[in-house]
Amino acid sequence: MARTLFEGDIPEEQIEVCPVTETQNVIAGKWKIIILWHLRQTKRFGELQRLVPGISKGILTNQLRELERDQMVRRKVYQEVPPKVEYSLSDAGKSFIPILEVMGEWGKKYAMSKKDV
Amino acid sequence: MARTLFEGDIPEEQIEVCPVTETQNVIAGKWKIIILWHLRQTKRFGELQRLVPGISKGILTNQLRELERDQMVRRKVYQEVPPKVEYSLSDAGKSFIPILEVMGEWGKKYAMSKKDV
DNA sequence: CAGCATCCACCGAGATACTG
DNA sequence: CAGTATCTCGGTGGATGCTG
Repeated sequence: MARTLFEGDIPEEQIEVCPVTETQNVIAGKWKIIILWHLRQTKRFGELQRLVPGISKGILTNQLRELERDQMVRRKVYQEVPPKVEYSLSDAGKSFIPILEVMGEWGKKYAMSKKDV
Repeated sequence: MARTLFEGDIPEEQIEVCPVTETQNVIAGKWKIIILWHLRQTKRFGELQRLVPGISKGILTNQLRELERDQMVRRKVYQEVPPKVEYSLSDAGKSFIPILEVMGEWGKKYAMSKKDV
């Protein structure tokens, strides 16, 4: 695949994925956005599962692992019994919050405009 | 800033989807973002297929239909032989461009920051 | 409590062939 | 030229059961 670029405005060398597409990829999972949103404040695994309605442990783990792999989320394990794990946003994750907000704003207007059509 | 849902403060009634998630849904298809990007200027079907490398006619049609259904894209058919169809952004589609740009900016920084890890 | 392993179901991308 | 109609295939999400 390659050449997922656009116009002529990107240096030949690093043609891999367009930055916009890459951004999209990072948040592409079904639950990632809502997870990131909740993680504006640090949360434990169980808290997250309660906050995200309808998600199973397996999937939550999965999505968190992917976010972790993409360095959006930090995972902190406390060596205790019973186990305790805290999730929080990394710097990259924090820097993404404004985008969530912009998307939210747009989504509201979008929903409104669709009503009166 | 406007509290985009979640927390516990959502009026029971209108619990549907968080606006951010809805935004995500609109652009969730594999090719939608790059298509929207190209449609900043009106394009014909064939042009789009050439601009988006590796997409098949069927998928392109599919993605365009979904964008059309979501009122992001307008489709204009010229009754001619041979057929001619033009695609362009709707108002909602145009209003989305800034988000693409923000996502692009973030994506660039993100890609950079991942390099030196 | 916070996972992991496994298996299943589904949807959407991809390919191909045909058409107005 | 710009589609439509099918079919296949793979990746994700989802449910369940076991574990340190």
